Amino acid sequence: MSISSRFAVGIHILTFIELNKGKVSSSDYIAKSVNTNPALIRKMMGMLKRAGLIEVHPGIAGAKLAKKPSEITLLDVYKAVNVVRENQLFRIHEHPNPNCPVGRNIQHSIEPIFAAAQLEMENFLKKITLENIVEDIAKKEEIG
Amino acid sequence: MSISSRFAVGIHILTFIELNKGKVSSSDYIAKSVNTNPALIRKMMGMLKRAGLIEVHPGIAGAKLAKKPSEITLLDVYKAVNVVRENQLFRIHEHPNPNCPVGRNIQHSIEPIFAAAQLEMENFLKKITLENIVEDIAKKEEIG
DNA sequence: CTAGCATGTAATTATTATGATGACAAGTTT
DNA sequence: AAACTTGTCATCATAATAATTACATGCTAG
Repeated sequence: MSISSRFAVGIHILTFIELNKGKVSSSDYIAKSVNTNPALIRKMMGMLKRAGLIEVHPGIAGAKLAKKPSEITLLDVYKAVNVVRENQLFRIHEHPNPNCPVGRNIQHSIEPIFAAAQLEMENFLKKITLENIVEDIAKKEEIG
Repeated sequence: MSISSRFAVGIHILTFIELNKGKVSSSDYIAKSVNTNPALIRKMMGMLKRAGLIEVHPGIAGAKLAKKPSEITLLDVYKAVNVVRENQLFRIHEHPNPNCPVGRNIQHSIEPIFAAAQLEMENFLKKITLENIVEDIAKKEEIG
């Protein structure tokens, strides 16, 4: 139906860390900004950490980016938080009837199309970096 | 997570109807090809009908395409079966903290990006027609 | 060295979408 | 009238999401 808000939250977390570089970005502070539970943020920080996007350490408050914002694409975040299975944005019905010409071929006909459509979307996400988001928000704050 | 297989099933249904033009495509026959329940097929035929893609009539067995296969795009099917809400492929977390610079801006910063990414994918689907699928399967059947 | 915060992670829960299914009203054909 | 069909409703098991509680483990300041 819809791709989990983990993706949006992941972007939020990274943006928060970057825009609060001087201060300590603990799961508690981030949770307040996102307006959700600290445990959820910690779980997500774990994913971002495993993907090599941030540095966090048990017992030590706060997190920092492991790369420059310009080197973190939205695709990186998207993959880190695991919102869409590899090549599985579109689900295909299983076990169509092999005795039917349509049933025995439809999967193989559709699969490459679905994969290509997914790739179009993911390639777009690859072009946007965390820096773009951070700058956009900085600009909005100046004006506002 | 993943886009409902209704999309793939919708394509299956239309392909089945086209490749069985001479015969009667009742919900029972189609259900056997898809390997699912006839009631589900009828429900989906209702969606395809409302989208103007097929013609079905109560009491009369079978369905036929309302347009030429070359005039039915995968985007038409995708929209007909309602797998993704308009502009909502990506969900955004609600109620981020308005007292935080990130919280009060993140939604507006992310929305257009998500919309654009979704559009990339949908524009790709618009380029593929039912005719492409039908021909691909016909070709596979010749070889096989 | 210990009290007090952190992170890491497991378990639970309410909510929601999916997909399968059964039942049946209403329409059509023979 | 009998035997089909489509259209639609209600139900159900399953799976993912997002929120939450709880607690083990790690660090650090006093």
